[in-house]
Amino acid sequence: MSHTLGARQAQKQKTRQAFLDAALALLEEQSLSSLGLREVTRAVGVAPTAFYRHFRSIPDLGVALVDEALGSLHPMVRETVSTTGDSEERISRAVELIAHYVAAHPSHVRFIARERHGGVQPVREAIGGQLARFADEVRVTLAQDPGAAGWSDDDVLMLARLYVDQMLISASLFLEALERPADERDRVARLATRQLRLITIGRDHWLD
Amino acid sequence: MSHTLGARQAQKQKTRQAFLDAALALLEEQSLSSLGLREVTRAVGVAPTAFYRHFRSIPDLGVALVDEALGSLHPMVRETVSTTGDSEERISRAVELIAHYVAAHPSHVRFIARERHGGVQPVREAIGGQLARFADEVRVTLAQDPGAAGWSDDDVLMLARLYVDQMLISASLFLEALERPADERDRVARLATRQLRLITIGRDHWLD
DNA sequence: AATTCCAGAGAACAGTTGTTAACTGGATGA
DNA sequence: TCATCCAGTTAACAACTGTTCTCTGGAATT
Repeated sequence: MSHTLGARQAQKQKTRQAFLDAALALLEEQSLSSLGLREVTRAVGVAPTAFYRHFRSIPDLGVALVDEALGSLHPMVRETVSTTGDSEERISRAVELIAHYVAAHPSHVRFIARERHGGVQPVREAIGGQLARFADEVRVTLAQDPGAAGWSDDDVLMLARLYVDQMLISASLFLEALERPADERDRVARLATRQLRLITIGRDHWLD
Repeated sequence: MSHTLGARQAQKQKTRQAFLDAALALLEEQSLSSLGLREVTRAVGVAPTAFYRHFRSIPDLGVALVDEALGSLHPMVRETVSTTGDSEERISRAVELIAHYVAAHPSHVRFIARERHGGVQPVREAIGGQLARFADEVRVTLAQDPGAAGWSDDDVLMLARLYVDQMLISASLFLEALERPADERDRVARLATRQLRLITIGRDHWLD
């Protein structure tokens, strides 16, 4: 088992994290395809060549950022969508999860929204892969719900994708509302709630 | 009235269009915030300084591209969403509109998807403004529909935004499917159709 | 026919970029 | 204790960037 790392490895991970943090901060106001290697090392306070000790390239760093941003979110999503509670309760759980995550990690959310369709292929693919995982996790959870009786597998996945996409749209709206008066955030929360509610109503009558 | 332009103005507009075309082609594989002025002029085949005769800056060119990509789409959307035909008919009209537009102007669609959350503020704002216009146009059309009786204005706008966002998601999926076997495009079309159908079912039972 | 206008060219500027190679010095393991 | 390792440094490279000022030659105006 991996016990406590030597002082050597510990320092390396610390520097690596500094790279990720600095890059994320710089990406608040530009996109990954314009982020320079020297720009990042300058922000960290190390020599340009130190970069290569941690990442092969800027796209490589971007992929690491995708994991940092979305990797820890899977258990939270599974728990939030789980079948405990009625649908209205699950909707408000979901909206609150998004609101809190955006408030706690705004620059990660911005990064994902920006690079999902951004100019760097490996990063687009990493994000696409993570979102597909989310959709599949939601699909599995939905399939366990008694309301999914009589649904085709394909339709359950269709619904799961709809939910996931809706989450992302709401996250992006919360992000825009972050640097604005608090009542703006409430409006976004109410909008997101009603949209999820409408989708859920459509789900309830899908088999009519 | 603006009659036929002199040979002078005509040539200028031609060069301007060459800038827009070249930029759009370059933006297939990078994002606007990394697009260089010299890169564009090199692709057009003119001196770097010629750029300033047409645009103040690269973001300025980006805003022009937003208008080119979305400006002509408003009448089409209005016609497609209009209240003629039953809802199933309107859904297939909408899906076909998107499929055709993506097939006819793939790089414009890619540009919008990429820069909607991209690193260049004026361009983000221009896209946001156009999307808000679409949502409002859909809202007005929906409000005319008898099915909207008893709906609050806010809820109609909520639904309109849901439709517009859904259009964009579908457009992005069509784009990914473009360079793939034809049956992939059919799958996207069927997915988009079913998602719109589910939303419409939710709409029909909203007031229950 | 003479004058004004202006899209585009040309040259030069100080800064920036990614990548290479060879190095230093403290932690690591024998 | 001594040899090895390796995160980070230093120096140098050719190539590129946006922006300035000055100039040119054909179209537009008088």
